[in-house]
Formats: sequence, structure tokens, C-alpha cells
Amino acid sequence: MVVIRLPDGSKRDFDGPVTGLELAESIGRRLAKDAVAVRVDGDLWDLNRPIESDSDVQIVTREEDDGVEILRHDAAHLLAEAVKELYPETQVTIGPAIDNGFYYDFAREEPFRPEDLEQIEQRMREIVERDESVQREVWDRDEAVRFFTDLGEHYKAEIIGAIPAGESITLYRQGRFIDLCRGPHLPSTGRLGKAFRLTKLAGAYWRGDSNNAMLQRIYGTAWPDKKKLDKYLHQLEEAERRDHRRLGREMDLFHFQEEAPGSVFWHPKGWSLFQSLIDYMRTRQDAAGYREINTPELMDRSLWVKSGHVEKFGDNMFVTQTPDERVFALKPMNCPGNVQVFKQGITSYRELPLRLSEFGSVHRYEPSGALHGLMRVRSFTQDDAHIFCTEQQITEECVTVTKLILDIYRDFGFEDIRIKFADRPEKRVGADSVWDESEQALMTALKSTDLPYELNPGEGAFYGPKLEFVLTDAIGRDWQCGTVQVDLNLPDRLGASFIGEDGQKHPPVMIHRALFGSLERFTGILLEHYAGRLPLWLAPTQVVVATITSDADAYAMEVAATLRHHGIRVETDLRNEKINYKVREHSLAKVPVMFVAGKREAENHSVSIRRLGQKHQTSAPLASAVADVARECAQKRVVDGEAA
RNA sequence: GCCGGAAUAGCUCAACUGGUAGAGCAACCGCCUUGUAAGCGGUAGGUUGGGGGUUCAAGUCCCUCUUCCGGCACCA
Repeated sequence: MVVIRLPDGSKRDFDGPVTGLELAESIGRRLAKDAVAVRVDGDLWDLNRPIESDSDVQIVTREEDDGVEILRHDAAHLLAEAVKELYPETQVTIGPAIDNGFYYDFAREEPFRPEDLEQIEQRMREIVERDESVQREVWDRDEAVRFFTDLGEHYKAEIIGAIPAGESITLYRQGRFIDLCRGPHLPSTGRLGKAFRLTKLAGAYWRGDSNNAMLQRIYGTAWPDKKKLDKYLHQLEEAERRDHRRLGREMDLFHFQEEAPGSVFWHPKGWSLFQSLIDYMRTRQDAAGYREINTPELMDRSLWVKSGHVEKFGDNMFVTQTPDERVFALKPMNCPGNVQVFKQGITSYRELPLRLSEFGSVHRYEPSGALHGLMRVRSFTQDDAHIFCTEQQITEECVTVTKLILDIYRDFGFEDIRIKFADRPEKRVGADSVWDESEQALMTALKSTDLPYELNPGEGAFYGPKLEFVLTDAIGRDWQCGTVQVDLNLPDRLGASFIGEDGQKHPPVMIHRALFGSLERFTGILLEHYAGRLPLWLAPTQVVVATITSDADAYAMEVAATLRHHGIRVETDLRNEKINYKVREHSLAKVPVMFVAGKREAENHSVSIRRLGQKHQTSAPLASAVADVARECAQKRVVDGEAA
């Protein structure tokens, strides 16, 4: 007899072994229909695998996270089966479930064409209709290797060959297709349903290593039902509408052109936004005890050799040779320049911590395939700063910076921030003992904030460990922006020192930190986060004063002058157009506030106020309307409901 | 950098198998003085990304370069 205990504590007795599907059927027809797997004593099992001893069992349905993942994994197998049927010469490799879907990597001489996806997807639907049973088989490792080698599936054989000898492995068979897999899988292909779609083709390196062969990856998305699939497809459209490259063009903020790949041409409105961010950050940093500097963009290559940048990132630096045959490098980072400022004169321990900030323009020769709008460029501006301090001051400085970062992100409406701790990478400078010290110091600081964090092993900078601040935008995407890095290497390499209490020279600790990271990128993130509807204080044009008839022109100019006098960025629209037309145009341009002035308003010295996104307008005396807008602009943070 | 795709008017997109480059919106010029998301009419706008080739003839076919798009790799 087999006793099954269910999550609610109830027990069910069976005469002999029972499968998850049978168990589900014994509970309810609906449950049996939605079941995709069972969790047996915590492990996920196939529905048709017999449970032979007393167990705690939970039915996993297609609606829950684990269930959806199984569906997606099944979709990947289905994709592989369809491809093998249509293109038998193709070798299969791996095909996991991923966020929102799945992919499968294939090795094939001839590339798949975009048109092929349609045919493959059609075949997948046919296999669903065939409702092939899916069988789990346990094989001996060596037999499996031989089996796949004989089939010509060399990648599969390689994967299995990497499994420790003697270990048994599981294969899944559906129709004529058989694949190595840990499982679990649905009992038959029909159970997957048809809420899936192949989405894109891509190249991908075998085992994620660019030294290996490039495989062909097919991506798809899969969901428990059509409704969820449609919702996802709709989300994709939404994301496309928010694309900062599109908004940049529509809002006339910036452009790119062939002569300057990866470098931005900022238009007046985009530059206004960019400068608003700098103004804001400058104000916050000044208040936090930073002193702003500026250092050269071109410096002799030898400095970069000394700092270690040439050795580690020389291939990614822009280098230029002058007529006098000196070689200069465009700075890829601000730190060496900042150290030069620190080195001027003799610094006493009494002057530490010394916080030097720089809105530094840096250039990095990014791989061509990495370029992406404002998000990944070859020249950008950092809100950089370097805090020179003693070892005793590390913790306090790191904690202060962390709080500043979180506080500033909140002003932009980012509440959901993750912190990652990245320790020493393989490619690094400095002795391990120095790394031990700096990692420990940064970790102490992190722990003293009591904030949750995760580890990101091996991802530190080449000169020190770092904290990475990851924010989540309005449509759930993650962006790494801020960083705090503890560096016990560079100051020493570049010959920086201060005089300690003991009258001796000591190398200072340098804390590198950036909050926005790249101003360009942060601008892009904000545009997408707000879908172009920037909060009032950041909007390039904050108010448009639009007239109804030309009778109100003089008054409208007076209104605009008053706004301008209050430091508000204002434009007038006196064109000979209907108010409907003007409202539509400025709404599409995402101007946050319109003051409409007609005869009535001119007579009683008021304005009709229309806020972007609101259906109805209000009316107010000019003085109070201006005061309200001025007050809101001065707040410099997102007010409720603005971050949509 | 690698794999695949794309590049036609400012934007979005047409132009069947090679045969006179076209539309909507935007722009500009008129008319209309207008009350909260598109009034009406007209005009102009192009070396079809660059270079080379095939052909009587190339936006269309071939080669090459550039850039962009989607991934992969990279991201100090």
C-alpha cells in the first residue's frame, strides 16, 4: 500500500504504485487537466512516473511558476522535435526554459531563415495535435554517449560525456525524437496547448564561449493559455512604444549618425534634460561634501600603462598619435586623472576624506555589436567621484554613499533597488592580501546598512571589489546604474600618498562611486521608465502657453514671460490653428502642462490649465497657476502618480 | 567581434517575376480667428546608405564597405 500525503495534510491510500496523474484524477477532473508535474518529497517528477512508496506529494499545475517553467521546457523539446523532422541533418544541443519563454540551440550548416520559423511553428502545432506520449527512460551514461554519437549528435554526446562516469542519466522520448533531459516533462505533447510562438532567430556560441562554434538559436515564448500569451505580446508592443530611441526621435531629443557610431548628437531639448540631471546631481553632491573638478580627456599613454588600464583594457581604448609622435589615450575612466589632482601638494590625514567629483566625459571602444542607442555608447559622461580616505574611514564613507544612492533613486521614482556585492575578478591588479582587505572593508560597510544584498562572484573591477545598484523600471526591467568600489591598488600604483598622524606617508584608500553611472544611459532609462512623460522638473519644455485666437497673443506672451521669470522652461504656441490641434500636438510631444489662453482668460487674467494625461482642465488665476507650477518644479522629485 | 536581418522623402511604409520611384503624416504657402487630442486647399521634397560589377536597362541581381536592428560574446 502507498500512502500519499497532500499539502493540506489529508492522506490518500492506494493499493499499489500510483502516478501523479492518477492521483490528480482521484482528486478532481479540473486538477488533472491542469496538472503538469508532481512534486514528490520536494522533487519534481513526471506525471506518469509511478510513486512507489509513501510520500508527500503536491500536484504542480500549469498556472504556477514551476509549472510554467515545465511548459516552456516542453515547448523547447517540441521545437527541437519539429526542427529534426523538417531538417534531419541538424544537430540539437541545449534548449532551456527562460523568462517568458524558451530557446533551443541548433548546429546546422545552412542558416535558418526568418521564413523558416513559420514552418517550424506550424510543425510544432501539428506535434501538439498528434499528442505523442512522452516517455522517461533511464540510460547508462556510456551507452547514451554511444547512442548519440551513432546518431551523429556530437554535441549531445559531448554533454553526456561530461557527466561523471557510471552515473545514470535520463532521456525523454517523444515520437521519433529522443533527448537528454533531467525533466520533468508533460506526459504527452498535447498537454502543452498552443499558447506559444516562435519569436526570433539568433546566433549563440556553444557553451557561451566566443572561442567556440556559433550555433543557431531559435527563441520562443510559451504560456499556460492564450490570454497570457496575448498579454505578453501586448507587453512587447508596449516596450517598443517606450523605446528610448524612438522617443528620442519623436521628442526631438537626440540623434545618431554613421560618422559617429556610439556617440550622441544631443538636440536642445535632450541637452536640457541631460543638464537638468547634472544640475540635480551637482546640487546633491555639493550638499554631501563633494568638490567638483575636471580632468583632461587626453593624457599620455604612459599614465594608462602605470594605472594598469592598458594591460587590462588596452584593446578597448581610443588612442591617438600627435604630429610630435606622442601617443595619447582618450580617457576611458576618470580615476587616474582624479588621482593626479589628489597628488598636487601634500595632503594631511586631517583633510581626509577628500571627495572629488567629476562629470567626466569618457570614451571606450565598445565592440560594434554592443552598441545600443543611449544604453551602450562609446562616449559618455559619468557622474563620477573618488573619495580619498583612510582605511578607518572606508565603512562610514561607503555607508553614506549607499544611502545617498538610494535616496536619489527614490527622487526618480525607483523604489525597488537590489544591491549586489561583486568580488575579485580573474583579471586584476594587486596582491591577494590587499583584495582580502578591501573586500572585507566593503562587506563590513554593506552589512552595517542592514540592506538585503546578493553576491556576484568574480564581477568586481580589476582594481577592487564593488557594490552594484540595480534598479527596476516601470515595466520590470533591471538596470545596473550605481556602483561603489573600494580600491587599495590604484592610488599606490599612481604614487599617491598622504601624511598620517604618525608623520609618515601612506597610500590613501580610493572609493570610486557613480550613481547614474552613465548620464546618457540614465537618460535612456528615464525615458523608457516614464514612457517619455518626464516629470515636470525634468521636462525640456515644462509649459506651453497656447492661444485660442490671436486676440489673446499679447496676453499669452505676458503669461510666458511670467513663467520664464520664475525659471520655468516655457514655449508659446500662437499659431493660427484650432485649440484641438494644438492640444493634440503638445500632448503627443509629451509637454506636461499647457496653459490655454483665450479671450476670457485675457480679460480676467487667468489661465485654463491642462495637465498631460488628464482629460479635464482646470482654471486658475495666473499668479496662483504660476506659483503652483514653480513650486512643483522646485521639488525636483517624482510626485505621486507621475511614474506611470 | 560573431550569427542572422535590414537600409527607398524628415517619419511610417509602397513599387508583381529587372522596364518612367509613389502614398499618408510632417514641412512650406494660402484660406479659415478657431474653447481643449487631427479644419480646408495647394506646393515642394529622392544620386533608393557608399563604392564596384552583371545587363540594352538595376531600388530590384552579384561583390564589397558602412551603419542600424535582434541575439551571442563583451561591458574597467
